[in-house]
Parts: sequence; C-alpha cells; structure tokens
Amino acid sequence: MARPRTLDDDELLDRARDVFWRQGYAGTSLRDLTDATRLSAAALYNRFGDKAGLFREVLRRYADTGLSQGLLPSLAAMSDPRDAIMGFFMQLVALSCARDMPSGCLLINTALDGAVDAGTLALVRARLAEVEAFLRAQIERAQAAGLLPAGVVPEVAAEGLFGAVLALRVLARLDPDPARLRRLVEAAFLPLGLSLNVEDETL
Amino acid sequence: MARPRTLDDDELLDRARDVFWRQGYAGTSLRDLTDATRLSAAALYNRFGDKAGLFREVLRRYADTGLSQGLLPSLAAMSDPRDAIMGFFMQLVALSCARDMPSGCLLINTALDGAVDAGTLALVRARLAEVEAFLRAQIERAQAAGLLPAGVVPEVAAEGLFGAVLALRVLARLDPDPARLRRLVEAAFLPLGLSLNVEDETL
DNA sequence: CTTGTTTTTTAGTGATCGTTCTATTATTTA
DNA sequence: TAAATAATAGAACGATCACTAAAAAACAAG
Repeated sequence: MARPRTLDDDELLDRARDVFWRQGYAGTSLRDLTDATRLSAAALYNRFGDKAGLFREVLRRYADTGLSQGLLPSLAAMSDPRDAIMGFFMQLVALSCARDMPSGCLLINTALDGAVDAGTLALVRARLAEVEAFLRAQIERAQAAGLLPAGVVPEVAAEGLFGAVLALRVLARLDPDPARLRRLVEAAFLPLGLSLNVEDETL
Repeated sequence: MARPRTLDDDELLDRARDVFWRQGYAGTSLRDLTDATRLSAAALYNRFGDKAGLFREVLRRYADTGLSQGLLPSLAAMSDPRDAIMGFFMQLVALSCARDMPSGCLLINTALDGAVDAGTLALVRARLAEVEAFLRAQIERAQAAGLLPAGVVPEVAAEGLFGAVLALRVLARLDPDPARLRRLVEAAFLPLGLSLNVEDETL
C-alpha cells in the first residue's frame, strides 16, 4: 500500500552507528550520514525527525544488539556465574582489540561528549546501568552458590567491576594493548578470587 | 613597540578551556570562543593559527597547570610516597565532585572525542602518560622504602591505579557520587595495602 | 487503471561554520 | 612628532550546517 523502503531501519542504523562511533555526535554531519546510508537527508528526517533522534535510535540499537538482546542474556544463562563474568570481560577485551571496528564503546564515548543533549545522556546512563546490573546479578548468584570469598558485598563488587569496564573502554582508545587490558581485568578480578582463562585463544 | 594585548594568553586559554571542556571540540564554534574571550575571531587566529591550534594550546596549559607544574611536583615532594598517591586521588575525587567546574577530565574527554586530529590525540596520550609515570614513580619509591606488600610490581600496580583514574573521571560524568568515587579508589588501593584518609574533610 | 499511502529525491531554506582580507587602533622607539 | 610594529575589530569569504517544502516514485488495494 506504500512505496517500499530501500533500506530497512536496522541496516540504516548500523551504517549511521559506524559514523557516529568514529567521529562522535557533533563531529558527524548530515552529509556524512547521507553518504554512509546512501539515503537523502529528507528521507532520514522523515524516519527519525532530526539528527538527535537518529542518534538516539542508533544508541538504542547499539545497546540492544550489543548488550540487552545479545551478550548479556546468553551470559546470564550460563550455569556458573563466574563464567558469565569472565566471559563478559573476555568479550570486552576482544572487542577492544578488534581492528575492524571503531575503538572504544559508543555509549561511553557519548557519555563524555559535551555536545549531546540531556535526554540522550540519560539514555546512555540507563543503558550503562544495565551493564552494572548484570554484573551485580552474577555476583549475587555466585555468592548465593558460595563461589565467592567471604566479605564480598555484591553492590560494591559490581561497582568495582563496572569501573574496570569503564577503564577498559577508555584504554582501548589510549593504548589498545591486549596484554595490558588483560592485566587490568585480572586486577579487577582479584577481590573476587577470579582469573581470566588464559588458554582462550580468542584473546 | 606594538599595541598591547587586551587579554594575556593564560587568561584567554582558561576561558577557551571552559568552553571546550563543557561542549567538546567539535561542539565548540568560533562564535562560542569569541563570546567567551571577548576577542574577535581574527585575533584568535593571529595568535593560534586555527581552531585546532588553539585547542592544542588549551590542552597544553590544562595539563601544565593541573598536573606538570602544580599537583604532581608538590605531591612527589612529599616524604611518604603513599601520601603522594593518596593525595592525588583525594584531589581527583574532590575535583570530580566540584560543582563550579565542568565534570570529568578534559584530557580524557578529548581522548574519546572522535573529532580531534591525530596530533592532538598524541598530545593527550603523552600528557596522560605523565600521570601514570607519576604513579609508577611513587610506587617505586614506596617499594624501595619497604612500604608496600611483597610481590607488588610497580609497572603493573601503576597500570592499575591509572585505570582507577580513568574510571573515576568517567564516573564523574555518569554518577558523580562522592561516596561511590571513594569506594572505587579504596578498591584500587587494596593491592597496595593503602586506604584513603576518611577523616579528611575536603572529601 | 485509478486511488491512496508512504518513501524517496530534488532543490532549496536561512543560519552558521571555520577562515581570511583589510583597515584601524594602540603602543614603543627614534 | 613620525615611523615602525603588533594586536585588534569589521566585514566578508565560500562552504557547510541542520533542516524542510513539494513533487515524483513505488508499491497495495479497489
């Protein structure tokens, strides 16, 4: 009953994501986005309202596919919560060293971007809070199973691991050395008595 | 022999710094800078060449006054290197909670800003490396004085503390809760057997 | 084929971008 | 006072900014 789209939303958002990821929000122009999507500016505005609206959808999909609908549920389904935690950080280190993707985390980059509006920043905060909630849940699960050292407070331990996530994603832009990133994760694991599986060849 | 400047470089750079700090590099226009400095765009270009050159000078002065010429030497002069380390993080927490300054660290914000050129990014890396070098030097000094637990490797320990710095400055924008920031520092201090002076009223 | 609906492109809007040319202003030195 | 020098402001540069009105294009339903 209507003209079909030449590019579905998901593919469009993925292409726009790569541009925003590499250049930042303010550093990305509508021209950059039309070049990347092969769509006219008017077509983008018809779908997403304005540049900020498109960016918010990009962030939402980035968090959905990268966290909420992908990594986190599959990790949370693991039988040993310690494996879930270690798997999360192994994935993070691997992503931080991947050469075919922009460095760092789009959510964290955006959190430090002064050019984004308050609403978008709130979105970033909420999606990053999901990460900390995941870590806290796994720690609580591990504690209930008696898998953690005595004296571990889940909220505090989750804060510590979340801090390691932040440090990891910033270091990914400053000095993306896999060995260094692994040492940082090891240090964050110390209070929990955990250690990365060094024999994993994906690292 | 020539017309005097209506605003010296230091004051000019400080005003430009606040704008860049709040809005990011790409998010700051020449108009923003002329408004903040009360100088014409041509005057800025006469002094600094272009926007990127001005920004580099802003970063240099930010690092000079905030680190190289201010905090770090005075801390390094302390008799107990553990006090130097603790003082550094106490200062960082205090800065991260100060309401009269833009949140976060200009250097780290810039590190994650995709709109800056490679030369500027190299400058950021170098100045942040000074911080890690300072931490490493204090750890080595403490170790030589037998003030640290056995088995501490200065390079690795310094990496850990530097990671805490990064996490702290990102959290300052995400959730600037002083108590939370202090807990993060305490966690980073654990491997060194250190602890913040909780009775310090500046925190 | 016609109608209705939605997406698309085309072609622009005024505003603002970073930058530069030119002339003026303010000062020191001779 | 005159010449030299540097800093400044004013005015404009073409380019690009985010954004939009209007019409063409591409389908489904009748």
